[in-house]
Amino acid sequence: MDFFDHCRYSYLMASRKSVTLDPIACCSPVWTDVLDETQAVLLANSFAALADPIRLRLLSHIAASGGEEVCACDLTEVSGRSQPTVSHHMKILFDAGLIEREKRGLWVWYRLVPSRLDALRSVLG
Amino acid sequence: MDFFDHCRYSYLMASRKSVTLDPIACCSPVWTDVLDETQAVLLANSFAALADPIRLRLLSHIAASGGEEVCACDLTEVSGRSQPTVSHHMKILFDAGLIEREKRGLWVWYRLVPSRLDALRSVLG
DNA sequence: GCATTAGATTGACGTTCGTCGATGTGATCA
DNA sequence: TGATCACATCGACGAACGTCAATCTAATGC
Repeated sequence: MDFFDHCRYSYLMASRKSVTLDPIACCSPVWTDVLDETQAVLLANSFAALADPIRLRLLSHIAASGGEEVCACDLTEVSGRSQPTVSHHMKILFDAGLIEREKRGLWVWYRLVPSRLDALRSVLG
Repeated sequence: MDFFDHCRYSYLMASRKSVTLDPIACCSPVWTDVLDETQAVLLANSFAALADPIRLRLLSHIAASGGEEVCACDLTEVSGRSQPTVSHHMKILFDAGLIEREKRGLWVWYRLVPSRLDALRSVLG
Protein backbone atom coordinates (compact mmCIF):
# COMPACT_ATOMS: atom_id res chain seq x y z
CA MET A 1 0.00 0.00 0.00
CA ASP A 2 1.61 3.26 -1.03
CA PHE A 3 0.90 6.92 -0.50
CA PHE A 4 -1.99 7.17 -2.94
CA ASP A 5 -3.58 3.91 -1.93
CA HIS A 6 -3.87 5.36 1.53
CA CYS A 7 -5.53 8.43 0.11
CA ARG A 8 -8.08 6.28 -1.68
CA TYR A 9 -8.66 4.42 1.54
CA SER A 10 -9.20 7.71 3.22
CA TYR A 11 -11.97 8.66 0.84
CA LEU A 12 -13.51 5.27 1.30
CA MET A 13 -13.55 5.75 5.03
CA ALA A 14 -15.22 9.12 4.63
CA SER A 15 -18.49 7.26 4.15
CA ARG A 16 -18.16 5.53 7.51
CA LYS A 17 -19.79 6.71 10.69
CA SER A 18 -16.45 7.49 12.27
CA VAL A 19 -14.43 9.71 10.00
CA THR A 20 -12.29 11.49 12.52
CA LEU A 21 -9.16 9.59 11.57
CA ASP A 22 -9.24 9.83 7.81
CA PRO A 23 -6.51 12.42 7.29
CA ILE A 24 -4.08 10.08 8.98
CA ALA A 25 -4.32 7.54 6.25
CA CYS A 26 -3.76 10.24 3.71
CA CYS A 27 -0.11 9.68 3.59
CA SER A 28 1.75 12.83 4.33
CA PRO A 29 5.38 11.74 4.40
CA VAL A 30 5.37 11.86 8.15
CA TRP A 31 9.06 11.42 8.74
CA THR A 32 10.26 13.70 6.00
CA ASP A 33 8.02 16.70 6.70
CA VAL A 34 7.10 18.03 10.10
CA LEU A 35 3.54 17.06 11.03
CA ASP A 36 1.09 19.91 11.14
CA GLU A 37 -1.07 20.20 14.23
CA THR A 38 -4.18 18.61 12.75
CA GLN A 39 -2.33 15.59 11.46
CA ALA A 40 -0.56 15.23 14.79
CA VAL A 41 -3.79 15.24 16.77
CA LEU A 42 -5.45 12.65 14.54
CA LEU A 43 -2.41 10.41 14.50
CA ALA A 44 -2.01 10.66 18.26
CA ASN A 45 -5.63 9.59 18.57
CA SER A 46 -4.92 6.46 16.55
CA PHE A 47 -1.91 5.50 18.61
CA ALA A 48 -3.87 6.19 21.78
CA ALA A 49 -6.26 3.43 20.74
CA LEU A 50 -3.27 1.08 20.84
CA ALA A 51 -1.90 2.49 24.08
CA ASP A 52 -3.80 0.25 26.47
CA PRO A 53 -2.86 -3.35 27.30
CA ILE A 54 -6.45 -4.56 27.42
CA ARG A 55 -7.19 -3.14 23.99
CA LEU A 56 -4.04 -4.71 22.58
CA ARG A 57 -5.06 -8.08 23.97
CA LEU A 58 -8.56 -7.73 22.56
CA LEU A 59 -7.13 -6.77 19.18
CA SER A 60 -4.63 -9.60 19.14
CA HIS A 61 -7.35 -12.04 20.13
CA ILE A 62 -9.34 -11.04 17.09
CA ALA A 63 -6.24 -11.14 14.91
CA ALA A 64 -5.27 -14.55 16.26
CA SER A 65 -8.56 -16.01 15.11
CA GLY A 66 -7.25 -16.12 11.56
CA GLY A 67 -9.28 -13.39 9.93
CA GLU A 68 -12.50 -14.82 11.26
CA GLU A 69 -15.03 -13.02 13.36
CA VAL A 70 -15.01 -13.04 17.15
CA CYS A 71 -18.08 -12.91 19.34
CA ALA A 72 -18.23 -10.11 21.87
CA CYS A 73 -19.56 -12.62 24.36
CA ASP A 74 -16.08 -14.19 24.61
CA LEU A 75 -14.22 -10.97 25.27
CA THR A 76 -14.93 -10.50 28.95
CA GLU A 77 -13.19 -13.79 29.64
CA VAL A 78 -10.29 -12.97 27.31
CA SER A 79 -9.67 -9.59 28.90
CA GLY A 80 -10.56 -10.32 32.50
CA ARG A 81 -12.63 -7.14 32.61
CA SER A 82 -16.30 -6.45 33.21
CA GLN A 83 -18.78 -6.31 30.35
CA PRO A 84 -19.14 -2.49 30.44
CA THR A 85 -15.37 -2.08 30.41
CA VAL A 86 -14.98 -4.40 27.42
CA SER A 87 -17.75 -2.56 25.61
CA HIS A 88 -15.97 0.71 26.32
CA HIS A 89 -12.68 -0.55 24.90
CA MET A 90 -14.31 -2.03 21.81
CA LYS A 91 -15.93 1.30 21.10
CA ILE A 92 -12.55 3.01 21.23
CA LEU A 93 -11.08 0.45 18.80
CA PHE A 94 -14.11 0.86 16.56
CA ASP A 95 -13.93 4.66 16.57
CA ALA A 96 -10.26 4.37 15.63
CA GLY A 97 -11.32 2.34 12.60
CA LEU A 98 -9.32 -0.69 13.71
CA ILE A 99 -12.29 -3.08 13.95
CA GLU A 100 -15.71 -3.53 12.37
CA ARG A 101 -18.81 -4.69 14.21
CA GLU A 102 -21.89 -6.54 13.06
CA LYS A 103 -24.89 -7.43 15.17
CA ARG A 104 -26.66 -10.66 14.32
CA GLY A 105 -29.47 -11.58 16.66
CA LEU A 106 -28.39 -10.95 20.20
CA TRP A 107 -24.69 -11.33 19.50
CA VAL A 108 -22.19 -8.82 18.19
CA TRP A 109 -19.33 -10.00 15.99
CA TYR A 110 -16.05 -8.20 15.50
CA ARG A 111 -13.38 -8.41 12.83
CA LEU A 112 -10.18 -6.54 12.10
CA VAL A 113 -9.77 -3.79 9.51
CA PRO A 114 -6.32 -4.79 8.25
CA SER A 115 -5.95 -1.76 6.02
CA ARG A 116 -6.19 0.41 9.09
CA LEU A 117 -3.26 -1.32 10.72
CA ASP A 118 -1.40 -1.07 7.42
CA ALA A 119 -1.98 2.65 7.32
CA LEU A 120 -0.67 3.12 10.83
CA ARG A 121 2.31 0.92 10.13
CA SER A 122 3.22 2.91 7.07
CA VAL A 123 3.29 6.06 9.16
CA LEU A 124 6.10 4.58 11.22
CA GLY A 125 8.11 3.76 8.12
CA MET B 1 14.61 -6.52 9.93
CA ASP B 2 13.11 -9.90 10.74
CA PHE B 3 12.08 -11.74 13.85
CA PHE B 4 15.59 -12.59 15.05
CA ASP B 5 17.04 -9.22 14.20
CA HIS B 6 14.55 -7.78 16.62
CA CYS B 7 15.66 -10.21 19.26
CA ARG B 8 19.26 -9.15 18.80
CA TYR B 9 18.17 -5.57 19.03
CA SER B 10 16.41 -6.45 22.22
CA TYR B 11 19.58 -7.78 23.80
CA LEU B 12 21.44 -4.73 22.61
CA MET B 13 18.92 -2.52 24.33
CA ALA B 14 19.29 -4.49 27.53
CA SER B 15 22.49 -2.54 28.17
CA ARG B 16 20.67 0.75 28.00
CA LYS B 17 19.37 2.67 30.96
CA SER B 18 15.79 2.14 29.91
CA VAL B 19 15.14 -1.54 29.38
CA THR B 20 11.45 -1.64 30.09
CA LEU B 21 10.53 -2.06 26.46
CA ASP B 22 12.87 -4.84 25.43
CA PRO B 23 10.42 -7.74 25.26
CA ILE B 24 8.40 -5.82 22.73
CA ALA B 25 11.11 -5.92 20.14
CA CYS B 26 11.51 -9.62 20.69
CA CYS B 27 9.16 -10.55 18.00
CA SER B 28 6.34 -12.57 19.37
CA PRO B 29 4.04 -13.03 16.38
CA VAL B 30 1.68 -10.49 17.82
CA TRP B 31 -1.17 -10.93 15.42
CA THR B 32 -1.08 -14.71 15.27
CA ASP B 33 -0.88 -15.45 19.01
CA VAL B 34 -2.79 -13.65 21.72
CA LEU B 35 -0.55 -11.26 23.63
CA ASP B 36 0.21 -12.22 27.18
CA GLU B 37 -0.30 -9.59 29.83
CA THR B 38 3.36 -8.62 30.17
CA GLN B 39 3.83 -8.13 26.46
CA ALA B 40 0.62 -6.15 26.26
CA VAL B 41 1.66 -3.76 29.02
CA LEU B 42 5.07 -3.12 27.48
CA LEU B 43 3.67 -2.66 23.99
CA ALA B 44 0.95 -0.33 25.25
CA ASN B 45 3.68 1.71 26.91
CA SER B 46 5.45 2.12 23.58
CA PHE B 47 2.35 3.21 21.75
CA ALA B 48 1.52 5.59 24.58
CA ALA B 49 4.75 7.42 23.80
CA LEU B 50 3.32 8.06 20.33
CA ALA B 51 -0.15 8.94 21.60
CA ASP B 52 0.40 12.65 22.07
CA PRO B 53 0.35 15.24 19.28
CA ILE B 54 3.21 17.28 20.75
CA ARG B 55 5.46 14.23 20.97
CA LEU B 56 4.60 13.26 17.40
CA ARG B 57 5.52 16.72 16.19
CA LEU B 58 8.77 16.65 18.14
CA LEU B 59 9.59 13.23 16.71
CA SER B 60 8.74 14.22 13.17
CA HIS B 61 10.81 17.37 13.53
CA ILE B 62 13.84 15.27 14.39
CA ALA B 63 13.04 12.83 11.61
CA ALA B 64 12.58 15.64 9.11
CA SER B 65 16.11 16.85 9.74
CA GLY B 66 17.44 14.05 7.60
CA GLY B 67 19.04 11.83 10.17
CA GLU B 68 20.95 14.71 11.67
CA GLU B 69 20.84 15.82 15.24
CA VAL B 70 18.45 18.43 16.55
CA CYS B 71 19.20 20.85 19.35
CA ALA B 72 16.81 20.84 22.30
CA CYS B 73 16.98 24.62 22.24
CA ASP B 74 14.86 24.67 19.06
CA LEU B 75 12.11 22.44 20.37
CA THR B 76 10.13 24.92 22.46
CA GLU B 77 9.51 26.95 19.32
CA VAL B 78 8.66 23.86 17.25
CA SER B 79 6.16 22.57 19.78
CA GLY B 80 4.73 25.81 21.09
CA ARG B 81 5.11 24.53 24.64
CA SER B 82 7.11 25.69 27.63
CA GLN B 83 10.62 24.44 28.29
CA PRO B 84 9.60 22.16 31.20
CA THR B 85 6.84 20.64 29.10
CA VAL B 86 9.19 19.94 26.20
CA SER B 87 11.71 18.41 28.57
CA HIS B 88 8.96 16.20 29.98
CA HIS B 89 7.94 14.95 26.54
CA MET B 90 11.51 14.32 25.44
CA LYS B 91 12.05 12.21 28.51
CA ILE B 92 9.04 10.08 27.62
CA LEU B 93 10.33 9.59 24.08
CA PHE B 94 13.77 8.77 25.46
CA ASP B 95 12.44 6.27 27.99
CA ALA B 96 10.52 4.61 25.16
CA GLY B 97 13.82 4.17 23.33
CA LEU B 98 12.67 6.26 20.38
CA ILE B 99 15.38 8.91 20.67
CA GLU B 100 18.94 9.25 21.95
CA ARG B 101 20.33 12.28 23.73
CA GLU B 102 23.82 13.68 23.99
CA LYS B 103 24.91 16.70 25.97
CA ARG B 104 27.71 18.78 24.52
CA GLY B 105 28.54 21.91 26.43
CA LEU B 106 25.34 23.62 27.42
CA TRP B 107 23.28 22.14 24.61
CA VAL B 108 21.52 18.80 24.38
CA TRP B 109 21.27 17.09 20.99
CA TYR B 110 18.69 14.53 20.02
CA ARG B 111 18.55 11.96 17.25
CA LEU B 112 16.16 9.20 16.29
CA VAL B 113 16.62 5.50 17.01
CA PRO B 114 15.28 4.17 13.69
CA SER B 115 15.46 0.54 14.76
CA ARG B 116 13.01 1.35 17.50
CA LEU B 117 10.46 2.64 15.05
CA ASP B 118 11.15 -0.39 12.88
CA ALA B 119 10.40 -2.69 15.79
CA LEU B 120 7.12 -0.98 16.54
CA ARG B 121 6.16 -1.00 12.89
CA SER B 122 6.80 -4.70 12.61
CA VAL B 123 4.42 -5.31 15.49
CA LEU B 124 1.62 -3.84 13.42
CA GLY B 125 2.39 -6.09 10.48
C1' DG C 1 -48.00 -9.29 26.36
C1' DC C 2 -43.91 -10.64 29.45
C1' DA C 3 -39.42 -12.63 30.75
C1' DT C 4 -34.81 -13.25 29.27
C1' DT C 5 -30.64 -12.27 27.12
C1' DA C 6 -26.41 -9.51 24.98
C1' DG C 7 -24.54 -5.52 24.70
C1' DA C 8 -24.48 -0.20 25.14
C1' DT C 9 -24.84 3.77 28.10
C1' DT C 10 -24.66 6.36 32.38
C1' DG C 11 -22.59 8.04 36.56
C1' DA C 12 -19.21 7.97 39.88
C1' DC C 13 -14.61 6.79 41.60
C1' DG C 14 -9.58 6.97 41.82
C1' DT C 15 -5.55 7.30 38.87
C1' DT C 16 -2.75 9.02 35.28
C1' DC C 17 -1.58 12.69 32.06
C1' DG C 18 -0.29 17.34 30.08
C1' DT C 19 0.83 21.69 31.48
C1' DC C 20 3.53 25.51 33.51
C1' DG C 21 5.80 28.52 37.30
C1' DA C 22 9.33 27.98 40.43
C1' DT C 23 13.46 25.98 41.53
C1' DG C 24 17.56 22.87 41.05
C1' DT C 25 21.84 21.35 38.46
C1' DG C 26 25.84 21.70 36.11
C1' DA C 27 28.53 23.66 32.34
C1' DT C 28 30.59 28.10 30.50
C1' DC C 29 32.93 32.32 30.81
C1' DA C 30 34.57 36.57 32.82
C1' DT D 1 34.03 33.65 42.79
C1' DG D 2 29.97 34.91 40.73
C1' DA D 3 26.90 35.62 36.77
C1' DT D 4 24.69 33.40 33.02
C1' DC D 5 22.82 30.00 30.29
C1' DA D 6 20.43 25.31 28.92
C1' DC D 7 18.08 21.85 30.57
C1' DA D 8 16.01 18.81 34.38
C1' DT D 9 13.09 18.30 38.33
C1' DC D 10 9.40 19.55 41.53
C1' DG D 11 4.75 20.77 42.83
C1' DA D 12 0.28 21.91 41.80
C1' DC D 13 -3.67 22.20 38.85
C1' DG D 14 -7.44 20.70 35.68
C1' DA D 15 -8.53 17.33 32.16
C1' DA D 16 -8.74 12.79 30.45
C1' DC D 17 -8.64 7.85 31.32
C1' DG D 18 -9.84 2.97 33.05
C1' DT D 19 -12.94 0.78 35.84
C1' DC D 20 -17.41 -1.14 37.50
C1' DA D 21 -22.38 -1.20 39.48
C1' DA D 22 -26.58 0.18 37.91
C1' DT D 23 -29.49 0.96 34.24
C1' DC D 24 -31.12 1.25 29.45
C1' DT D 25 -32.00 -0.82 24.70
C1' DA D 26 -33.21 -3.97 21.49
C1' DA D 27 -33.67 -8.79 19.91
C1' DT D 28 -35.51 -13.53 21.17
C1' DG D 29 -38.85 -16.80 22.55
C1' DC D 30 -42.62 -18.16 25.35
